[in-house]
Amino acid sequence: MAEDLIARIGAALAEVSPSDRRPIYRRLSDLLARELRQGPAGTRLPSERRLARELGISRVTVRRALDELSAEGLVLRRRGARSAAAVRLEKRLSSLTGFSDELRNRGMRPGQRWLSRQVVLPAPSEALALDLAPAEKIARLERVRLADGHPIAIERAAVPLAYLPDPGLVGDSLYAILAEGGTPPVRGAQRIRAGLMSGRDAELLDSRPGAPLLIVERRCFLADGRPVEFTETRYDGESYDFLTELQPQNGTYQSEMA
Amino acid sequence: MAEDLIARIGAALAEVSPSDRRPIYRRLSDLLARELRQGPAGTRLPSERRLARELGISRVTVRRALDELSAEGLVLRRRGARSAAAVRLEKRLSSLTGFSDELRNRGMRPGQRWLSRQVVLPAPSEALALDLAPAEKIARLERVRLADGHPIAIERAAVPLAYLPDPGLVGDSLYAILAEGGTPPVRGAQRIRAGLMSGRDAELLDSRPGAPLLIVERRCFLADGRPVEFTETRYDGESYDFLTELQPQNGTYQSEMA
DNA sequence: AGTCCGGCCTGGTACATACCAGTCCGGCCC
DNA sequence: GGGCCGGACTGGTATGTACCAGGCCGGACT
Repeated sequence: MAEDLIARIGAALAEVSPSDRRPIYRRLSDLLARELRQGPAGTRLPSERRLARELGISRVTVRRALDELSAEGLVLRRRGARSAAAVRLEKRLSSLTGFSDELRNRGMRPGQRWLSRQVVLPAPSEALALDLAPAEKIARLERVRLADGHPIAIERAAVPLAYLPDPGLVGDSLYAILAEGGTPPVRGAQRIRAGLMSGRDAELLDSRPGAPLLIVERRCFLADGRPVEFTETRYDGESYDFLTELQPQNGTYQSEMA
Repeated sequence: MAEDLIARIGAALAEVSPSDRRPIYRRLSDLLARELRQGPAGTRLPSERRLARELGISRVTVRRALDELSAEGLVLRRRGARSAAAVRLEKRLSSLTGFSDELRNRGMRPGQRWLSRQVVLPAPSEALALDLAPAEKIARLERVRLADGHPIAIERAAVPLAYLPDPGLVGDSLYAILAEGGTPPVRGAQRIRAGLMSGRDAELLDSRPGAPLLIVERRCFLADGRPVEFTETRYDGESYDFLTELQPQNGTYQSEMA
């Protein structure tokens, strides 16, 4: 068991490509993550000292890799006992994978249908969210998100024109365009609430007025704190949900039931 | 500025109480967190080397503290430039504060009304979620959560009897009881979806049938992976929402719009 | 005044060492 | 067989050092 794992990881570490800029600890944590995902929960890892010795790296570097895995919830660590594969949990809501990747993870085919991509005056909520000067225009992108050809969400994104002068340029990914323009979002915040479908919602989502909605408002920021995007997404509540994991904090479990 | 900050932190580190079991890095990160929360976003911290020198600790320890702050989204770090206070974001959904604390943060008074606390046979979903043997009973706790005296959520928790032999013992906090019994949950997962109120929901929540609900299912685990709790909470969708932040990962921003 | 470059400062990675707190397991005793 | 204890092993904390990649700022030059 442990011999096989160490041999596989050692071989993978030894044949790293020159274009791979990941530090050792990142490479090790990625390799260990793959192993952990393929094995049963509860599997014990080799000790830190053994990994360090047999892989020819420092124990501190091994610990750094395990710190990453622990932060991602993939290992459970306890002083005096070897680290073990954690019970496997779903992806964290706070680090949502791309919408398309998320659907693929669920075995579905992603798609989209553009409703509009235009330069407009902002709605009051958009102006407020984006800290806009009076009469400042925005790029607004509206589309229906599909899963296996079925509509599951209506998405409306607003971006200041300074960052997206031509909304027509956006293909699949707004973020790719923003990154190319040198203004990648680095942080964001979301509000999740429940609502009921309007007539328009129902029409676009092939549902009925009054059906449940999950409404997500998202605001994203540049590295210097300026808001770069404000998006509202209305998910068909009968077709979609969010999964998230709960992390211990400061050795104490924080919970709704405190 | 930096002199004041270093003096305050140095003084606080020097007068630590013997009962304080936190390691140095944790103490430093807690102290820095408090400073960062009280100052404007964008404020620059002293360099790692200066903090280490003037506080009389190792730079590696300083880095460890800053790693924690970075993971919590309180600082932005960039090679070659001093770390800065990040734009302040709301609490992470993945580390929900206690329900009561959350309400207090919103300036509301928390409360509750017990519907039942009893030993029962589990519903199929509960049996599945808790990996129960056939005919194994559970403790089930059902209550309405109040904010300023108004009902906002219906909560139904199921716990295997092995961990909670007497549900009547639960006052405000199920988790406190579990911790006292030596079986504290250390991890969990949640599913968030939208729904519509039933007649019973509407009656308990002073609303109307068909009104929107935010439904949260939570499953929590012991350190060894055994499930210890399965809870469904039905929030009045017109009174409550979730706030969450988005984190960069691996230097690349993950997003729904990828 | 504007631009460029070099030096210094900054954060990031990796290594090594020492020591402490906790866990596990085998051996011994009842 | 069961319980206890000690030793070996484990993870956790803290320190120090070396070096690299990137950013900032002041001085020189145009």
